[in-house]
Amino acid sequence: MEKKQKIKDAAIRLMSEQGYHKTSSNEIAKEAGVSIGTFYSYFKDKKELYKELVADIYGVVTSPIDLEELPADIPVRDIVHLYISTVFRGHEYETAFQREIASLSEQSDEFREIEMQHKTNLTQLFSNILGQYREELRTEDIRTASYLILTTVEAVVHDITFHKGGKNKKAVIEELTDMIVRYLFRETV
Amino acid sequence: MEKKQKIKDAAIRLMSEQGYHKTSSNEIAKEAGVSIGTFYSYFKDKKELYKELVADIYGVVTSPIDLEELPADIPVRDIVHLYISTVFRGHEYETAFQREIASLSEQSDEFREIEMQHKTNLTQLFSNILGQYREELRTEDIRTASYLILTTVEAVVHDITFHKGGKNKKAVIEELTDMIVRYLFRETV
Amino acid sequence: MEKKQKIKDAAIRLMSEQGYHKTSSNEIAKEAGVSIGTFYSYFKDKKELYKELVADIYGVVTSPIDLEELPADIPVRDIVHLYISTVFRGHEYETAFQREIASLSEQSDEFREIEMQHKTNLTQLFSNILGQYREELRTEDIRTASYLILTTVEAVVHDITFHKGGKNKKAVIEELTDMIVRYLFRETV
Amino acid sequence: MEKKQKIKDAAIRLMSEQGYHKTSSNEIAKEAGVSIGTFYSYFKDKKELYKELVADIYGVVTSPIDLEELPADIPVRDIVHLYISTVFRGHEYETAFQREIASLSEQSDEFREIEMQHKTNLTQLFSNILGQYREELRTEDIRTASYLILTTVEAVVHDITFHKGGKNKKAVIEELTDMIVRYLFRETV
DNA sequence: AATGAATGAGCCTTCATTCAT
DNA sequence: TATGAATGAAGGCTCATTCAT
Repeated sequence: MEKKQKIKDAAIRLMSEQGYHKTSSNEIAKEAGVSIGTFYSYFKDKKELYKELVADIYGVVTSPIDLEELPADIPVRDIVHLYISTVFRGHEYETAFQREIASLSEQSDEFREIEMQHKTNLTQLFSNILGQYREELRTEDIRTASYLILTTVEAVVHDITFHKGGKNKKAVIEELTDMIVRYLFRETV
Repeated sequence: MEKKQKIKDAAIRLMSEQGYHKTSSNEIAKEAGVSIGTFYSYFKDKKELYKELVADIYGVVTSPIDLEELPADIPVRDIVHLYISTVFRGHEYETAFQREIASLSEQSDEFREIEMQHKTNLTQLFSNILGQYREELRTEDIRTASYLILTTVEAVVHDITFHKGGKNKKAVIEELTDMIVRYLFRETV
Repeated sequence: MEKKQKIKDAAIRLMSEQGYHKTSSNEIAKEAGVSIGTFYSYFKDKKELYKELVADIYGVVTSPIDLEELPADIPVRDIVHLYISTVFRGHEYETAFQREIASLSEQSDEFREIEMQHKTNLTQLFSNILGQYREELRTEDIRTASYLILTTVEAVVHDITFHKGGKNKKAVIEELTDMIVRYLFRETV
Repeated sequence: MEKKQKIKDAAIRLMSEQGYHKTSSNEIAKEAGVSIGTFYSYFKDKKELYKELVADIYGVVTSPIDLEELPADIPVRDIVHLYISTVFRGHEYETAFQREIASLSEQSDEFREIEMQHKTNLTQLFSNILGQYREELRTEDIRTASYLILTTVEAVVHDITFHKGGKNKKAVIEELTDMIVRYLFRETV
């Protein structure tokens, strides 16, 4: 249904600008050029619409690295670098809306759920990548390491993307890469 | 004025439980045992009250480490460990309300401001600490390193505190300490 | 058209459960397995459907006693008893829906009309029965007597059927029969 | 609070005319010359308002006969007559609204409750009256007799008051009195 | 004859805020 | 200073009804 998509588009637009709480169902419907009745025929309520939106975003943003496509002999530092860049790219899609997601997920477990699932998926994915380098890793607890790096990268990228406070983005990425590589591997260049 | 404090207490209590948006001014006044008129004589509006609340919290939570009180020959790993613990302790104070802060600060720059200032302060503070160890540091960009570590620690502590998802808290802290120490210093014990 | 009947059946089912006001046209159509468009092609609106439903019910429920079939020498008390039982039986058909009718007929004269007609018919019928016993009756105003008895029996049966409040049904029927018989006839057995 | 009373008055006026379902909270507030906010500060919702209205009405209408005030040697027929007249008078107060009560009480047990209580009270009251004449009564089951008469009188009065269908009110009352007196007492004049 | 997506008036309710006392 | 009754804009949501297909 294209109407449904129109509603979703309008919702992302408005919520990105004003936030979830300040965007009313009626406003979304109007922005979408659709009646409020139509709105409620496609979505049980505003919450449900929001959840779909989040799920959609994560559908697009997930799987930061496709392992299969990596050259076999790629240096580890490049992988880490690549990973960070991918997270950055993910944050560039619907930036403002993703910021709203971050905010709301803090506010109710109901909203949190989808994000949690997403993060679990990503942790798993990254664990797999690290598993490839098991020999060279300093730590044996790959899951914890994955979680740590994921949280770290997400936080830094999030902060730089949303709260840009005069930091040198390039410099931060380099340092972040250093930190992760040194943490993970014995011999660092 | 003690009435003002009563209102603040009530607000923290209610917002911690229900969140900012679901807590109404009238409810706060009632919980505080004060008339709604009194509420508005002390605070321009709900937003203003909230801002004061946040400022109060950060007043209490700031200054994670008092450098002066550290023994001169303390190992670097212990300092990092200490720092992380302090951040944890900070999160234990009005936990639920701080979570609300984290959420709202994402939502409007107006709310964000106070937090930004707070973070800048902390970065400065941590830079000073690192300055003491300049010789032994791998990086020369102390400000970026400070920022990086700050962001990382905050994020991990926040996530563990609020989104406990079956992670091993102890293990995470150890790994986190490792990561930071290895990142900062050449020869690690 | 069988579709029309399906709609009627669904309507009775739903209105019996939820009442007229809480049952929406869309819901009826869905329950009937028919589109809302079809619904409106058979019935001008919900009201019209309801009226047909009531008319149907009264068509089934009317004519409590078929005079022709009574034995000539049946005792009057038996006739009264028979009448009461018949009214009871009438109430057992689509019980919940009839309760709804009783309720709605109170609410608008438009709804009331059909029921009024029904009652007039019944009064006439009962007058005829009483006419057979004119000699033995205490009253000469047969119409008023008929109306009185009809109203009384309906009310008692209705109350017992719908508002059962710990009353002894059997006892009430016996007393009711007594009351009517004594009222009507001089010498009672 | 006079505002509360204004709201109640407006509600009775409007619900009498249009019925409960077709009368909206906003309309009541407007009719009462009061803001919708005020409406909701006095009543949790429309239902609650309605319940208060019913309770008020029954408060006024209850206790059809004050036993104490009857002359000791009053003939039984006069008592019955008096009772019927009192019920009539009760029905004359807020007639249309009482009709609405009758309708709604049929529709949900929640609404029914208050009316049930009312009826139980009345039955008890009438039992007491009958108890005074125990010697002369034909029946020993005074409660059932009370219930029967109450239901009968209510139904007839209700029907005559609300559904006046060209009946001779005076004649009906006389016949009704006859019926009850003959039912209750052995020797009737 | 049948469909069902679409409509939008209108209902119920909340809550930040004011102001006369 | 303090009170709290009063306000009314605004939001979420339902449902009878229409109409293009």
